[in-house]
Amino acid sequence: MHLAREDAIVSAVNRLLAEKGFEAMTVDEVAAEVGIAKASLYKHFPSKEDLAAAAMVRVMNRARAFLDGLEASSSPDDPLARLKAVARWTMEVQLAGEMPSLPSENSTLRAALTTNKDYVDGLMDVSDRLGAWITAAQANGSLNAQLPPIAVLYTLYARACDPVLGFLKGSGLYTDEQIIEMVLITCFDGLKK
Amino acid sequence: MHLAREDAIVSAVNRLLAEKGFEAMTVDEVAAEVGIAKASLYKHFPSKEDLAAAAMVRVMNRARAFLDGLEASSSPDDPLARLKAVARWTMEVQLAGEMPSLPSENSTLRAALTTNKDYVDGLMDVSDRLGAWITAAQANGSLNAQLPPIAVLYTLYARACDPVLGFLKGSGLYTDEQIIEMVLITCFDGLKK
DNA sequence: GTCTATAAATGGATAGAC
DNA sequence: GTCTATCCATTTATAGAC
Repeated sequence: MHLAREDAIVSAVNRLLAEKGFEAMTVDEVAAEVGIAKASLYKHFPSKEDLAAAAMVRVMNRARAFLDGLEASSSPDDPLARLKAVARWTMEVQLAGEMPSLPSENSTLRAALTTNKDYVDGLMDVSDRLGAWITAAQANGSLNAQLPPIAVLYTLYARACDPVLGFLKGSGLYTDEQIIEMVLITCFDGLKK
Repeated sequence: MHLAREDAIVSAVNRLLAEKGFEAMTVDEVAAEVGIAKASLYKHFPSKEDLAAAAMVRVMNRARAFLDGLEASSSPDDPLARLKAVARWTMEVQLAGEMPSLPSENSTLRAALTTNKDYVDGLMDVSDRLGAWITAAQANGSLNAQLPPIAVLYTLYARACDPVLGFLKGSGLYTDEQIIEMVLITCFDGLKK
């Protein structure tokens, strides 16, 4: 079926983007992982950039769905808890090998993403919702109010692709859960005592 | 002169590694930036990996020289201040466009670096010295002693290439000094109030 | 829509003259 | 050691049969 096939393609792209990034990922690899011919890929997506953009949009939509669930299941009176839950979720996704590494500033993927309405709209939506929680958490005194909200927002985005998770995983000393706990502590409580 | 020329090559490689990473950097670009023919590059360095490794070694040596200066000019009684100074320095280097972005797990550069004695020795030296400061800071109660020292070490390494600096710089809202102050606060004091 | 085969371009590396 | 010219593998993308 058409949609199932496209979903398999996007899943493979998502995994490869997480593993090696856009530049190092080749369309041949994608085709091999999906188990179809490369020419068939191009019947579904017109370019490598569109292929990658589809994967980025899907991750963004997963994030939005997660925010939906949080809004439904958690109290608006504790915005800090929500922000922590989001940070935890992004780390779980990264440790599962499903968080695409972000493209460098001048990547062709960057240009494709900035003109992709689905992606830009999704990013705006996530930023708006997180931004509201950030200002709420600053207002109720649970989050450092001296930091500009945009600095907090960018910090959370950066933690989603923090290489420290991979470093610690590579050490083989800790479980995924222990790694997440440590990084959450450094993120929200800092390194200081 | 030979050494001056090689230094110019390594500087160009360093800048390009910081700007776009190892995979996206091409040897043609390096040659163009230095202003010599590509074949001439290969008289100095046998491969693209060796070219990049030379730049990584130079950055590592800059870091070691900075640690030397810190040991000479600061008090061993305040190891936390030393760690903060190191973090600040790495951020300054990054904002200056001189911090190479780290190669992905399975990059050919990774393999080249692990067999490069100069690089491995330099990394060991830096890790040992930072490790001593970390345990000292935990012992004197200024650093969270619940975090394993290796987690703190990796966190400091990760902050050296933290994309949040580029995000905030791209916003155009803050000076480099303000950006560094904010990221230092989030790193050592955390996001919480 | 899937395939095989191939085009077109790029990029790492080398030959050989000077 | 520098250059021009070239090799050769890889990679993005397409043609055209089924």
